[in-house]
Amino acid sequence: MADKYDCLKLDNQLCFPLYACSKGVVNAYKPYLDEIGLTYTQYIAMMVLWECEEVTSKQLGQRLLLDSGTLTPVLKALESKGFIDRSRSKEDERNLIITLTEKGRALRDEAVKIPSKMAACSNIDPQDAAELYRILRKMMKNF
Amino acid sequence: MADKYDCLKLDNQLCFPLYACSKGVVNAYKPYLDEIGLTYTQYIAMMVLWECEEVTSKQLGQRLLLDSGTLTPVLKALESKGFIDRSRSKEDERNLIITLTEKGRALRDEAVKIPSKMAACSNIDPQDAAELYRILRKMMKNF
DNA sequence: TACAATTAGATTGTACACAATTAAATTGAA
DNA sequence: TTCAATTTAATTGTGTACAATCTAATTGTA
Repeated sequence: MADKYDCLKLDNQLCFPLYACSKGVVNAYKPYLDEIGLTYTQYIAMMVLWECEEVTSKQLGQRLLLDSGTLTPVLKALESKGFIDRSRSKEDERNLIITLTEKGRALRDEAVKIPSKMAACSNIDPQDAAELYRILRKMMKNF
Repeated sequence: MADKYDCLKLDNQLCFPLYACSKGVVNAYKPYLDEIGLTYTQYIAMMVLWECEEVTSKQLGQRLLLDSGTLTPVLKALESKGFIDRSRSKEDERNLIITLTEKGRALRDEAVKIPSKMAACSNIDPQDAAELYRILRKMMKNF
C-alpha cells in the first residue's frame, strides 16, 4: 500500500495545515479588523505599540519577525491613517522611532473587543488551544 | 496586575505564534525548494498533481484553499518552468485542466528527498508534531 | 583622526493572498 | 428555445513577505 512517494502526499504534511490555519485565522480576523480600519499585520504592530508606547522600527521587526521591507510600508500605512508618528532618533539618526498618536491610543478601546469576538466565533476547544499555544511557542524558538 | 487590555498583549495571542510558525516553516523549506526551482505554493500545487496527474484549477483551489487570483499566476509560473500543461476542458470550456508534463513527473524524484531533509532540520518532537497535526486538522474543518 | 566595517531603514523586484470585477461558457426556468 | 442566473478563470488593485541592494549614520580600529 505504502509507496516511496507517500511522504509527498498533501495529507501527510504538517506544513500544510499550519499554512492553511494561519491564513484561516487571519481571514477570520478580517471582518473585525475592517471595522477599526486595520489589516492583520497592522493590528499586531499596534499591539506592540499599545504595550510599549514607543519602539524603534528595528525593535518592532524583532518582536514581529518582520524585516524593513515588510515593515516600512506597514508603518507608512499606519502613519497615513493617523495611528502612529514616525520620527528619527536624536541620538542615532539611523533609528526610526515609532510612537502612538492620541488616535492610535484611542483605537485600543475599540480593539479590546476583538479577542472575545474571535473567541466566540472560533470552535477550538480550550485544551487544544493551550496545547497548540505551547507547541507553537516551542517551535518558534527554533527560528 | 491584570488589566482590561491584557487580551491585546502579543504574548497572549494564539494567532501570532500560528502566523509566525507558518512563515518560519515556509522559510525553512526555501533552501530545499530553491534547489528544485519551486516556491512553497508551487510545491503544494505539485504535490496535488503528483497524486492526481490531472485536476482542474477549481479542484486544485479547493484542495489548497486558494482562489483563482492566487492560483492563476502560480499555474502560469509552473507552466513556464515546464512542469505542467494548462488546457481547457473539451466538455466544459470554462474548466482549466492541469496536467503534469514529463519534466513535472520527473521532478517528483527530486522532491521526494525534501520531507526527510525538513524533518532532520526541525527540532519538533514527534509527539508534539502528532498533536499539532491533530489540532490543526480539527481547526481546518471550521474554515 | 581617517576610514573600513557595521548598522538601520528604505527601495526594488518577485511572489503570493484575497476582494472585487470582468468575461466567457454553461445551465435552467419560463 | 431564449435569456437570466450561475459557474469558472482571468484580471485588477491592495497589502503583505522576503531577498538583495542601496544610502546614510555610526562605530571601531589602525
